[in-house]
This record gives sequence, C-alpha cells and structure tokens, in this order.
Amino acid sequence: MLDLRDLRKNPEAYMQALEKRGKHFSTLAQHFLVQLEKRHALLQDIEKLRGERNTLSKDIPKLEGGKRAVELKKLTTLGKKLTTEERKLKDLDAFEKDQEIVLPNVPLPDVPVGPDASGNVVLRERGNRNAVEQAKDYLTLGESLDIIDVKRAAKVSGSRFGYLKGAGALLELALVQFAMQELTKAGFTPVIPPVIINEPYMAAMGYLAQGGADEVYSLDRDKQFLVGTAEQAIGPYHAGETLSAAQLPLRYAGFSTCFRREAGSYGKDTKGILRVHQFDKVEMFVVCDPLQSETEHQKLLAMEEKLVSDLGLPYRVLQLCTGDLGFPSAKTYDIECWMPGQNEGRGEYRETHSTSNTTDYQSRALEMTLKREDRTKVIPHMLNGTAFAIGRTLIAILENYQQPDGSVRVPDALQPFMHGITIIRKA
RNA sequence: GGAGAGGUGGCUGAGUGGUCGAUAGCGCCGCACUCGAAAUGCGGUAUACCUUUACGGGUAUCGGGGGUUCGAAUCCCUCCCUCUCCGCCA
Repeated sequence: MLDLRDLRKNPEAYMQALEKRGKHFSTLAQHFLVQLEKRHALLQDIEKLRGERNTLSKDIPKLEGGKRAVELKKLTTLGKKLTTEERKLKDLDAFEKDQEIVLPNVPLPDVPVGPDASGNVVLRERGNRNAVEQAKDYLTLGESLDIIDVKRAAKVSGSRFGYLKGAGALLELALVQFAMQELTKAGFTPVIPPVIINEPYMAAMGYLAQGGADEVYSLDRDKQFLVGTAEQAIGPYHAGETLSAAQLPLRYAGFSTCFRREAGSYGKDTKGILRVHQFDKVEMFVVCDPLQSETEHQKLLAMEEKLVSDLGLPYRVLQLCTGDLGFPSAKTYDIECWMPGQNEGRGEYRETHSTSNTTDYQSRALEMTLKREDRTKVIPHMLNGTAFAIGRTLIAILENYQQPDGSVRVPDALQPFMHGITIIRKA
C-alpha cells in the first residue's frame, strides 16, 4: 500500500508519479484522495465525541440518585450520536480498502516512462547467440529424449502442466542445488516456505489487485491462496515485526513450487512448459534499509546475470518502463535468455528472470518497521529477484546446449549435481 | 475430525462491569553508592494515529471480528491460534 499520510500531504507528486503508469491510476488516486479527506474529518469528529463520552463516563461511579440519572441520559444521547458516526466511518473504510488496493506503487524517478512493454529499454546483451545451427525447439528435444512429457500431463492434470522425467528431473534438482550453492556463498539464507498463504498477506503483497486475483489459485473453502512465487510467502515472514538495523539486510533464497492460473493468457504459449500452471523456482528476497535498496537491487540483478552466465546462456537485460511495471514494483529489470529453438528455429529472447524493488509498498502493508541505530524508525524496503525459474531455464539449456544428433550437453556448472551425466542422450 | 484447557505489555504473571493502558516480579535504561564491577537503593521503561511552533492534549489497542451496556481486559456470539488427550496420517 501507499503511504496515505504522504499522499494527503503531497498529492501532486503522487498524481504525477502514478500518471506515468497510466492515466487511470492518477484518476483513481484523485477520487481516493477525496475519500481520505472525508475520512480524516469524520475520524476527528468521532474522536472528539469519544473524548466527551469518556470524560462523562468517568464521573458516573461517583454520582448517585437523580444526578446520576441525568448524566446517564446525556451519555445515552451522546452514545447514539457516536454510533451513527462510527457506522459512517465503517462504511467509508470498507469502500477505502477497495480503493486503496487499486493503487499501485509509484515508479522510481529513473524508470523510463512508457505505455506498455513496447517502452521497455534493452540495457545490454551478453553471450553468443549464434552458437547453435538449425536449432530444434526444446519440446522436440525434450520429448525425443523422454525428459519432458506434456501429453500425459494433459491427461492427468489438463493443459499447461508437464512432467519432468529422468535427466529432466535431475536437471531441475541440479539447478536448485547450484543456485543454493551460489546464493549461500553470497550470504543468502535458504528457505523453503509454505506454498499456501492467508488472504490478508496475499493482499498485502499486492497480488490481489488489478486482475491479480484472477491469476492466483484460491482455496475458497479455507480462504487461502496458492503462491505464484516464493516472494509471496517470504515477504510476510517478518510481518508485524520491528527489525533492528543490525539484522539487515536480510537475504533469503526461497525454493518453492509456484502456481499460476494464467487466466489472461489464453492462446499464448499454449505448447510445452514455457507457460504452465505449476513450476518450481528459486527466488531471492531482500529486506533492507531504504537507503540501501537501490544498491541491493543492483546486486540482485548482478547475481541474476552471474547465474545465467555461469550456465553459459546468452541473454539480454531489460529495464521495464512505467507502463509495464508489476503492481507492487517501483522499478524492475528483466532478463531474457536467448532460446535458439523458438520462433521456428530463428531464435527468440524470452523472459526467464525478473527483479523488482518494491520499496516500502509491501512492507508497509505488512506493518514492518526498521529501528535504525539512531533509534529513528522507518519502513524497510523489500526486493525480489529470480535465481532460476526451473522450467524456463531448462528450456534455455536444452535449446542452447543441443547438439546436431539431438543430444544435449550438461552445462559445466551443473555437472557436479548430475550424478555423472555429462550428455543427455536418447535412452 | 472429537473432548478439554488456554491466549493480558519484551518475558513471567495478577486482574470477573466503572479513576485499568492495566498490580507485582524479571528484563532494559538513567542516577546514586564503588577505584571499577556485582549487590543494593531511587527514578524511568508499550505501540499506532490525530492535534500542537513547542510544552502538552486527545483517540484507539488486553488473539481477530461482532454484540450487550451510559461504560467491556472482565458478560454473550463467532472466528483464529496454542497446549493436553483421542482418532487419522507422510
């Protein structure tokens, strides 16, 4: 959530910033602001009434007989008035909650302004894209090697599911092991979080707004949700806590299965395992002092580039423009890996990684506080970034490491975790 | 899933309708004593929000929500969580 006090204090700044994400957001904020002011006035009235009531109430025990009756009468009238006012406030709050959740984070000043993905900026490209001749796509490779099976998955679970099998399954575990090894070295704490979380936390993380509710799987009977990323389960880990400066930055490497309904993507990437309802992912998550969040963000991006480079995958780095930012994000970089088998064998960059600075948008909703050395209190910043999204990384590996005979070499970095397999061949 | 017990400030733990935001102890901070420390004594020690230039003032919070009442930590309803026993289970 946004800083509502600040919003009331500097409305113009918020309008300008939100407008960069799209006109309708600033319009929403405008309406919301009116409600906020109304609420503020109402609350002040109520607090005054409550004060009067409390003062009167205090004397009651001391009074007797007629005097007492008179005062009680006064109190009754006051109480009735209060009840109506409080009812008004409650209605307003319910309305506000809906509104508030509709406002996304404000982009940081250095985020390029643009309407949608077309405004994203390519920052750099790395690696050799032309290493593979006549590339086959991963699904052809994976099925012939019998390490990916989406046909049977369709029978068992429906579309957008997949089985990883044999060396495919081992590759997933190798990727996880490798990521955990590197991240542990870099000071991240490995975490395996629950994948079912309570509704208020999903909301606090900003994933129930703007169609987000359609994207997550909900367990209606229990009012819970399946996470779409470990971020949603790790962020709330410290909810309600006051963190000391000495504890920060907190760096977590979360491994979890991720569930996505892919409701808005009918017809998109329907084949294979590029876009599925369930996949596993190692995710980096950082909590830090607001002054450090930009540095931490760059570190997360650097770690992502390192991991991709360690696998020897060609990639490019994109900075998302204002119109393409995720709801809770103030600034996002994506990494797209080169997948030579896509686009009819001509190759294509596809998103495999994403890192966002959500500033205090999530941490505020999670009611987190940072007590600095000087005892002042601020709201810490939170950031997230992909280490490996298994499915998509697997695709990039298969397509980039394929050999003319249809076998696939195992990247050097993963070989220590592959039980001696260096080349994946047809059985 | 069934039966029972419980959820109060950083911790332990009192408090069954009104000067209770809450006794007491521990812990923590400050001061005194001491060469220093321990022990001891004295004082202080919740959070959020609103308001005020400031001093200060106000409101809310005793697991969450709702209700009864002029007034709720205290009574009622409901949900959540923890513990014990039983059942089921990787």
